[in-house]
Amino acid sequence: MRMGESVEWGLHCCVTLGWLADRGPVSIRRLAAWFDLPQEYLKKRLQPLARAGILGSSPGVHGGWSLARSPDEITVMDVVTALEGAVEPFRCAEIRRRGVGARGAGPEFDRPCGVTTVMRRAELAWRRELAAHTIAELMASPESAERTRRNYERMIASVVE
Amino acid sequence: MRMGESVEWGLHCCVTLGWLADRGPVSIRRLAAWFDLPQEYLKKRLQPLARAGILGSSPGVHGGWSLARSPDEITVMDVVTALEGAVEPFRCAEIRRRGVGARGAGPEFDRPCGVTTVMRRAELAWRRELAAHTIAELMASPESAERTRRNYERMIASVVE
DNA sequence: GCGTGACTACTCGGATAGGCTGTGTCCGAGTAAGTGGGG
DNA sequence: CCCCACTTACTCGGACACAGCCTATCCGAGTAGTCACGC
Repeated sequence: MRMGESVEWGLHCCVTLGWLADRGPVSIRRLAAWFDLPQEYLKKRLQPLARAGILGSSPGVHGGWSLARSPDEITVMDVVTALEGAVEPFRCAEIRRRGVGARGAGPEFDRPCGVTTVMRRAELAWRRELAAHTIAELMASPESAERTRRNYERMIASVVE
Repeated sequence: MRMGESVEWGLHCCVTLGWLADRGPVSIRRLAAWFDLPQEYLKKRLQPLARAGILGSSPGVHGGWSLARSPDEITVMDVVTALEGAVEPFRCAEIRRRGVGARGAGPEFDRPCGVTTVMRRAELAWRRELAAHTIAELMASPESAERTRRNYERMIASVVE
């Protein structure tokens, strides 16, 4: 059980775009070079973030990607949900209702089974933790922000890449 | 992101085997019929539980599966870990160290990045919740236990199946 | 009565196959800014 | 001087290929009870 690698991509892209917000939109080409990621696939994975209203993209010659709302209004949960869909680590197939064991079922089948309940609670704890942290918090490293801006200038300056 | 279906199987099997503990071991054939599951595959998925010391299996004509320790000493986390391996929903690929963005990296790369930290905390909350509940708790439904024992008797009595 | 061997009903572990999902690539279409030529 | 067409650098969305994991099945080997046979 593991979530896709693109969740890490999405979060780091959000943080970086937050740091570079005043530089205008960042093209997918530069973003891919920034993290050394496959450009075409990264583009594909950012699109759901745009649909979710987290990132915005503008076409045209000076177009690119940027945050669509304030970093403190984007939770980590938002990004995960946008990228992984309606996350449900444990999906109950209700096997208790099947086979011989289900015969003579009482009203207990109207309530969710204990297994499901425990899994749901764990899932909720996980979700709550993710919803408690925002992109703004992840941006809170002055050195990293500074270095990012410096590197970005250098990247733009160099004709190659 | 989703965990395998066999986690549900494993947990329900543990609970049922707990209820039927005084009936001796239950053969994989009966267990599969109980939940209407594919017998061969269920067998394969129970084996890791045996290796983890959660279930025990005895060969021979009256052999079968049973709990290897007391139900209140088996946490839901134990079962999940045994079936899914060392669970790590979020695996950090350290993309921040790659590409142009990593140039001029300071000592901040010695510490795990913010993204990883948040994901780890969420993961921990999830794990803690799973570790807080045992098979014994899941067994705590007298009606279900009673119905299970009745159905099991009937199942043994009927020659077919 | 008792030992021995065959039979039966189980488990264990490896080999193999199909399907789904995440990863990755490619291509045509659309859009906005810059550029250059003609009125 | 201004308008329009062209080029350029982007994004959008769909189609497609590949790999890894989960699900599922099959088979040979091992083990423990049971049973019958012969001494």
